Amino acid sequence: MVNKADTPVKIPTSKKASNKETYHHGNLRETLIEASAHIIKIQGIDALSLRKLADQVGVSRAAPYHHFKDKNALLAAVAEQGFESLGQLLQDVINQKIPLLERFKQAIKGYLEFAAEHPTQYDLMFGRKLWKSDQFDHFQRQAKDCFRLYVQLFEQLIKEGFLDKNEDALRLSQLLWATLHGLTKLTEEGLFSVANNIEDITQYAIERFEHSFINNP
Amino acid sequence: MVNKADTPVKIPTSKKASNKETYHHGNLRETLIEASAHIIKIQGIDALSLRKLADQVGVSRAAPYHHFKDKNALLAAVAEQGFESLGQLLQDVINQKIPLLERFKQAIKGYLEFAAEHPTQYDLMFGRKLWKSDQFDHFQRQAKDCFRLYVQLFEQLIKEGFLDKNEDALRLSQLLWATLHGLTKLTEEGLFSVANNIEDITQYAIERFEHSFINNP
DNA sequence: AAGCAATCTTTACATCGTCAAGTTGTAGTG
DNA sequence: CACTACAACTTGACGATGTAAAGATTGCTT
Repeated sequence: MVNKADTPVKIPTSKKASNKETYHHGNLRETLIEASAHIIKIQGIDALSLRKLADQVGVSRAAPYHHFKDKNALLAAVAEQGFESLGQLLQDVINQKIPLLERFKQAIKGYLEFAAEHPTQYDLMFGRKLWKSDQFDHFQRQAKDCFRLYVQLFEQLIKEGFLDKNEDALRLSQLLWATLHGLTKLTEEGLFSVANNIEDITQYAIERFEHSFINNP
Repeated sequence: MVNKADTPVKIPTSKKASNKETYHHGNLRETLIEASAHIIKIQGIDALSLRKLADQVGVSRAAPYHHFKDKNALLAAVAEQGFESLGQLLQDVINQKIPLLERFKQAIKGYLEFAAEHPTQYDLMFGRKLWKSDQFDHFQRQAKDCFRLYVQLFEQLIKEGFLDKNEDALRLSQLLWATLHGLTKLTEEGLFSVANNIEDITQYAIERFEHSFINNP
């Protein structure tokens, strides 16, 4: 509904080409990723066409194919960047010097907020067929690193007695992640007609997790 | 991508014009929906092109536009059919004469199994922009009817004392649905490298829900 | 300086969604 | 029954898209 940025659709920074028109762009690959991410954020995934992208960046239509096998590969790169951001965010949360339980809650809140703030990029990170393909190793590793942070969190919760010893950290992580993912997608798509305020839902989810996962202290 | 296969899309026997080649197809609308669902199931969503579809059904490429505003409208119709199936399934589960808690569990199991058995159609039911658009009233109503069944289930659980009186059936439904949705999508996309056996995950999810939602019997 | 590989361009093609205008069958009115 | 209006369908065309092939330009390595 609300455009995240008031910035017009104009694509900025064709930095190198701005002052000097070189045959070789210089760092086309990164420029493509950035421009793609920008377009996707502002106009949505469907609005991204390789031709327009090439135009806006200032290269020919075929140029991107020297850096990405096909459109999907480009999308995977953008998605990978998303997982990097998310991973960094979670890492920061976990490294805070606050009680474990608080870190747990903030890891939940952080995830949901990230997804709410970058809906189109989040869409890209999941939901495309980027996952089953075996040609995106790097992308997948980046994503699983993210997941592992939650597993570690649960392992700590078990170790410190917030959860029973016989609980399965991996399974719990899967379930938690699934819930966060589901909440994100269903909310984003407007399926929750009532109380689709993301903050409320986040708050409720956190309370629920605490109530259902954690032994009372 | 080349071999979309001449797999004969079975054209359902319409009461009229089953074998006869008429200028007017007779019930093109339904035929299109069924053929689309078939193609989507077998070859995936991306393989569905209106032109090929028209070919296989035996009409010209523009014919579908007399029954659907655009491709999205067709997809919405297919998705709606999916929600009908799911709703029927859940309805049947709920109408069974078995203990309430058992119905609850089977409603969970049924959802996950439905999604696992019809992955591409499930993809269609969510994940397309079918939801935010205001032109698919009927589709959305069908879907929300589905959701309401879960709310009713939770209301009963509260009433019969399996849940505290002050629990919020709607919120719980949202959370449950989100979890089921997340499990479905993440599993389907192969994100759970470990133990991605759908039966195991289903079983674990059910146990978890029982443990976390339900007062001890 | 020479050459080779990386990078970029031009051209071309097949496919797709969709519209406009025309054609054919059907239903309903008199 | 004839006629008309409408619904269902067809043909043809347009613009957009992803991407393959082959040629041009540059810069790095030796």
